[in-house]
Amino acid sequence: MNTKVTIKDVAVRAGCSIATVSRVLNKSGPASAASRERVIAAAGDLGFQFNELGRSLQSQRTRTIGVIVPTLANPVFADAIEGIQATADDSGYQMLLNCANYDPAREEQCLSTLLGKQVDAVILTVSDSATSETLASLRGLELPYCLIFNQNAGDGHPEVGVDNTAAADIVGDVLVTHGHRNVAFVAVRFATSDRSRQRYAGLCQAMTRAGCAEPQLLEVDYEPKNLELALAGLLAREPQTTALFASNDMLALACIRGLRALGKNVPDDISVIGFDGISIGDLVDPSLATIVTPGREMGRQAAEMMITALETNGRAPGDSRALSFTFRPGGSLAPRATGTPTGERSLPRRSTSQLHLITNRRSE
Amino acid sequence: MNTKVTIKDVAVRAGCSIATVSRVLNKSGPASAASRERVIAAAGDLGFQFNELGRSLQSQRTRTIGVIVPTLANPVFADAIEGIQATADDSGYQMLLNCANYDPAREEQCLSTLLGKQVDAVILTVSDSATSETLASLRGLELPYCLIFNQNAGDGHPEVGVDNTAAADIVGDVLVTHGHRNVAFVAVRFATSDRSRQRYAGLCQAMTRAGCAEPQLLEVDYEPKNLELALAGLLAREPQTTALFASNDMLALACIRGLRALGKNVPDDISVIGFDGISIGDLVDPSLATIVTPGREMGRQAAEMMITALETNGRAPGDSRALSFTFRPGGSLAPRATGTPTGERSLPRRSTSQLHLITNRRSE
DNA sequence: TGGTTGAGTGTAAACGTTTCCAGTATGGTT
DNA sequence: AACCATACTGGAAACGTTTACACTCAACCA
Repeated sequence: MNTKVTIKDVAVRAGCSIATVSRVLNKSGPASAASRERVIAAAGDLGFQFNELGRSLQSQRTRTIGVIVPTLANPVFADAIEGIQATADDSGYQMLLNCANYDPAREEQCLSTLLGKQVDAVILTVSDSATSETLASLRGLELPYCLIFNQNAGDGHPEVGVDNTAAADIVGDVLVTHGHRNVAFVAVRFATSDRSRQRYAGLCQAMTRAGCAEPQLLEVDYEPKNLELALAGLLAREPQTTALFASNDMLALACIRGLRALGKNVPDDISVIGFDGISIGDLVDPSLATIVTPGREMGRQAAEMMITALETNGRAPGDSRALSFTFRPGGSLAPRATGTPTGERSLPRRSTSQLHLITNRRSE
Repeated sequence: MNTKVTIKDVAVRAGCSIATVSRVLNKSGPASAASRERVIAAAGDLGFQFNELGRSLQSQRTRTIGVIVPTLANPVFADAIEGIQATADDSGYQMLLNCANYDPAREEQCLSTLLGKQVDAVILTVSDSATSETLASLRGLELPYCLIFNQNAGDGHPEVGVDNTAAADIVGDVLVTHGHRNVAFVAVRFATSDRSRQRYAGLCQAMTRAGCAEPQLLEVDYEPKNLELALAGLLAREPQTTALFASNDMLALACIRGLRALGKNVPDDISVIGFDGISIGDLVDPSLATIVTPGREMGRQAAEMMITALETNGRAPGDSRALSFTFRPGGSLAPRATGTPTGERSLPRRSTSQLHLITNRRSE
């Protein structure tokens, strides 16, 4: 129905030139009341809709923001995407989405496709911001762009994120406060995620500051059997371990399940803390102690930043924004069970959830 | 760097016409070895990349698939999106994503934007397929489109999905087999989700067939306090209720949490079954008994269907595909606790997870 | 040798817009 | 009566491509 009807068809039906149609429909120039009326009627009758390809080609802007994220499987990215989508939408922008699957080569390829489609701006999360070719080429373009989730990417890239190191440092403090002195950091894709590494660094910093042993590093994958084996190995090698810090919430939940399969109780035998603050963490039992990061808000702010850069045409100065995060206590964290032998249940530890929130200062 | 360099710039540098450049770079026509070489060198030096706007305008195809889903917050949609993305990507297609937030008006608006951008096909999930204006207008277009998640949308719309009614019927059977005769269906957005209604219908069908009471219908929202109140109300009104069937997994998890807050134990006091089969359901304790639907696969197949329709140019006959689903047992479902008073723990019910899988026949 | 082939090439039209520019009225001044 | 704004309008160029068509030139064949 509305397909194939162009401005030319409207012009014919309205008995005027395409220039007039354009002026009327865009309110971009003078038109007599009579033509205005005829044009609007004709457009209505025909179900005319602008072909944005022609418009974009001419105007040199597509009102489209390209987005590259590692995956949608982790709800934290889905949150951010929704934030971008909603904000973009409010300003009449569209979103072109690509998942790069934690693969730098795919990241580059995604960027290239997005550029081919002439997106007006790019919002992205890369595996490793320090070595990212994608990021490097983005810097050379005149195109507004912005990292999300990555932080302290270096080179002054515009970014909207939380300070992973500081957040993990707080996790370390919390663990120490709860009496944990032998902890392990569990990560997927440690080698290819700068965020993972920053979190490990923050944890190490806090633990060594407190005079504890350097946390163990355990790299795993999501495959339940493998994860279970890895955890069993860790507990055999380092039996004094009383707490796990997982590089993200999904992994934390998987660890809790794996520990359960090994006959370990969380938090009585071992505590677990996650990172991200996905909403599901609050639904499960034990609820997940974690760092809550504002995923949706990050998307929102990144999109906002891109759009203002585009609308004001003022080159967005790399005005990165560090968003605040929160430590959310949860049933998966308990004080170190001093002397309670594995297998015996200690008293209910619900008291843990009364722990006061620890929030970093809002940088702004 | 690569920005602003057009085929014309390449032509100048290679000392030939743009037609030759196009022919060389697209391998779409003859060219002497010498020009071929010069063109490729020039393109490389300049970092040339095709402007897809010009290409699409001329070729009348954008290699872009528009997608409309209600939300990304439910992982089942995120799965499908990933499936679409991956498949599209393999064939050189892009994805333009919109979230309509369960709002039919937004659905229409999203479609209109997608059409403006000249997408080659549309994949979508609508709130209510029977009354959807969006779907109606799509039918009138010559554009390939396909529903996902919606099934039996009527009017012979192409669709890739599972039979919600049949799946819910199986849930009913399972509940009956476990001795539950008084169950309730808990839904969000019952009025605006045909899938919710189909699931309720399937449950009713199985329960009444077994001579049980018509299941209670409880419409709720995700707000924890509200949900808790609604559940408390239900249990007060219908104290004989021994099982809940939630319209989706996220809601099922929220219900379990709400019940816990009310001092009820799942599954000892009351059983809970979900729908979707999101992976998190398998991580939590108790694990979630649910219908597993192949979200990613639905996305994959829908994308595949669209792409073949486009490539073969053969109008895709409304060849809908009904995908198979599985009932996954889980710790959230136990036989009706006959006589066990609330509060006292009955024996561990781990045996439940030994229940054999119930699968529907794979259609196709 | 004249004709036919065929490979290689460039010109120009087309895709759907926006917008500059130059027209044509119309009306209001001098 | 001649003038000049002013309001409206249409032609045409431009955005970056693809591709039909026409052209040139060499090689081949009768």
